[in-house]
Amino acid sequence: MLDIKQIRDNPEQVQAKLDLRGGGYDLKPILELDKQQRELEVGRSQLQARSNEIGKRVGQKIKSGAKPDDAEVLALKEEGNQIKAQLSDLEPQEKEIKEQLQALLLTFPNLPSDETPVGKSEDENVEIRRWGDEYIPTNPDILPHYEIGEKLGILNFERSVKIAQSRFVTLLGAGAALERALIQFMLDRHTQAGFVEVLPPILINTASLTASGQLPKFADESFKCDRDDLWLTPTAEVPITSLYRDEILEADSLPIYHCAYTPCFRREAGSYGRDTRGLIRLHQFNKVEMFKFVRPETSMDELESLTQTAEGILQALKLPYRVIALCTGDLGFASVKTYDLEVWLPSQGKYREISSCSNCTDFQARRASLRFKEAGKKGTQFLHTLNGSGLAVGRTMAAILENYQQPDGAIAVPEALKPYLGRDVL
RNA sequence: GGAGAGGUGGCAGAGUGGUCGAAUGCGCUCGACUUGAAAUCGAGUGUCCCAAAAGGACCGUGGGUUCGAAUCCCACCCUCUCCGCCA
Repeated sequence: MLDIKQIRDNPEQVQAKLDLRGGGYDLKPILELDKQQRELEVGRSQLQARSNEIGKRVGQKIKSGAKPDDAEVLALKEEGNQIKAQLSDLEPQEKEIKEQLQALLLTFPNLPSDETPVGKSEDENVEIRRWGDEYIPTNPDILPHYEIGEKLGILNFERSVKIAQSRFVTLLGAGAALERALIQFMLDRHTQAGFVEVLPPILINTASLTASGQLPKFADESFKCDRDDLWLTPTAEVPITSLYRDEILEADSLPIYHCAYTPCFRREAGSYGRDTRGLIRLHQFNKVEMFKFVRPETSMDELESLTQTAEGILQALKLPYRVIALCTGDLGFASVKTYDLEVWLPSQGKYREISSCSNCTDFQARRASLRFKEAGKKGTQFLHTLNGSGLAVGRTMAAILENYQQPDGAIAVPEALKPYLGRDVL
């Protein structure tokens, strides 16, 4: 959530940043509601002050022996009743305005950082660096991962339709083992890098989805359990953001690093024709996520190191990739700056997203009321949150099935995974 | 799913109509004493809105009664315990 004070004090500046995203965000209704709300508040709190005063006076009179039907007491009561009548008119108005303002604020995205390249769409994202060109396979006959996977009997899409529907996969034998090995490998790397593993609930409530920014705008993207206030998590980012929701943390406890393996569930509404085959776009997939709660002044540096940690996984697996900076038009709702990692997929002849690392600054912290307190100092501050995939497991598997494909159709096991799988070849 | 208990500040826990944003204890901060520490004693110590003062809001949430509600009434949510079912 944006800071209403910032909007109030620098409306043009904030509007200019929003315009960089596109999407036609207009601050005027917010400014108008804010103005109304503050005017109503002034009137209301003055009345309330007088009402409190009267309450006190009546109490004093009665304590000091006045009868409840004493003329003076009756007059005060009468005034109290009048104020109450006025308040019962003002209060609902103010409440209504406040709710409208809040609801509107929740639909506004975070402001892009000055470091984020300006652009309208993903076409204007900027490549920052590439790694692992030497590992790009030269064999021209590489089968798509879903074909080789089905041939080896380790992936099955057709039968998954029977169990669920399209965009689901069942892993069998070495496929299941590889997925599990990847998860274990990634978590081991992250915990060694200082991330504390969490295994959170994956059914999560509306408040949690609102806190991280998925709601109210992107309800269509998540699966909902209709009878309960529970949704299937679209990413571990959501439960982890709410891990410390409504808490005031000690400054000493920061930074807090967490990593988590969870299945992720996405409805993929509006992507009907895209990536219909294979592991790239499924309703259910596994992901290992990294998450940081940090002091505000460190968050940009933390984003760099978060990205490097994610890159470390790809490097350890010797998978060729590139890092791109998302432009303002392609930036996620909660983020001010995002690096995507894209892995090389030989069958498609292009790089595909496998991780997304974002600095959400105080945007989620505001929604989730995540604050910290400096020992000895007065007041509290919102902390900053960052999240990054480390990595999307299914897409990693796809990349391995293609980049490690041998001319005879076998899949070599990446050196780093051999201890986890106990075999050299799939 | 059935029955019961309960939701108050960082924690424990009092408060059942007025001067209560809230006793007390613990914790924490500062100070005194001490060579230092412990113990002891003294002072302080919630969050939010408002530029700030003044003022206002907050005792699970939302309504109601009243001049006045943490306290009374209604509805809802959540947590805990027991029983049932279950991995």
